[in-house]
Amino acid sequence: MSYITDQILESLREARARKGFSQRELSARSGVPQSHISKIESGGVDLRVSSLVALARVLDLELFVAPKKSVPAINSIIRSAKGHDEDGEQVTPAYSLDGDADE
Amino acid sequence: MSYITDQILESLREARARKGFSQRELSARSGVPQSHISKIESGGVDLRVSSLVALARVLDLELFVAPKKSVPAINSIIRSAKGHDEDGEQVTPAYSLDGDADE
DNA sequence: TATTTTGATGCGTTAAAGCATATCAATCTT
DNA sequence: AAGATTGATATGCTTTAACGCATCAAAATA
Repeated sequence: MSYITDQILESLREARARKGFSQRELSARSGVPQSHISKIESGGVDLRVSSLVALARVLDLELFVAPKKSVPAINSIIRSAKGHDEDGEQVTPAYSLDGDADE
Repeated sequence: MSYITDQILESLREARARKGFSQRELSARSGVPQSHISKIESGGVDLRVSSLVALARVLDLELFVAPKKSVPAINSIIRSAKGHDEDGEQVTPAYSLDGDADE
């Protein structure tokens, strides 16, 4: 099935959707090829950490490790952060951007 | 230099040290070859998520993706969890175990 | 010293990364 | 309506680097 954690995969998919990015746009911003993003979101890829970090960064997410015992507390924080639609999620529309990738 | 996040790399090194595992022992428990662990901790490897998850699991760590804005709160949780030396970190000694890896 | 245990290195294999292209669904255009 | 065009995701293929094996040298132990 999927090599990647469900929590992570879900977060990636959901964050991209919330930002209204297409795979191509996320690709342009992160430097990760669109073809990869497709494979990654399909779940059948054991991606490398650098790819994950690159995607996360663009999606305003951060990757980290935490002690198992503090997982519940962390989850509740994440959950509550989700509810608060604090500031706009929708970023600058789409426009034609291309080519460039790396930060 | 290192592809992996400093936070993650540090956590891995520190967790292994705290448990008193050698690279070989961590290898036996996680299924990740010792040679990899060496390369990973040296920091010059862009490892795959599955490897990271396997290592984290054995070290009682969990891999996460969280919204950037909730990072400070999460860090404070992790910090406080560290202080509480709740139960023993030092696990069952060493012994010779091998083979097994995946969950 | 010999032995054991540690972390590092070399190298072949395999799958991710990256490129181009295909497919598919809407929306214009004639 | 058919055909073209645009924007989305998926698929094939080549290249590259992680993986995993064996092996190594150094440090600790007896």
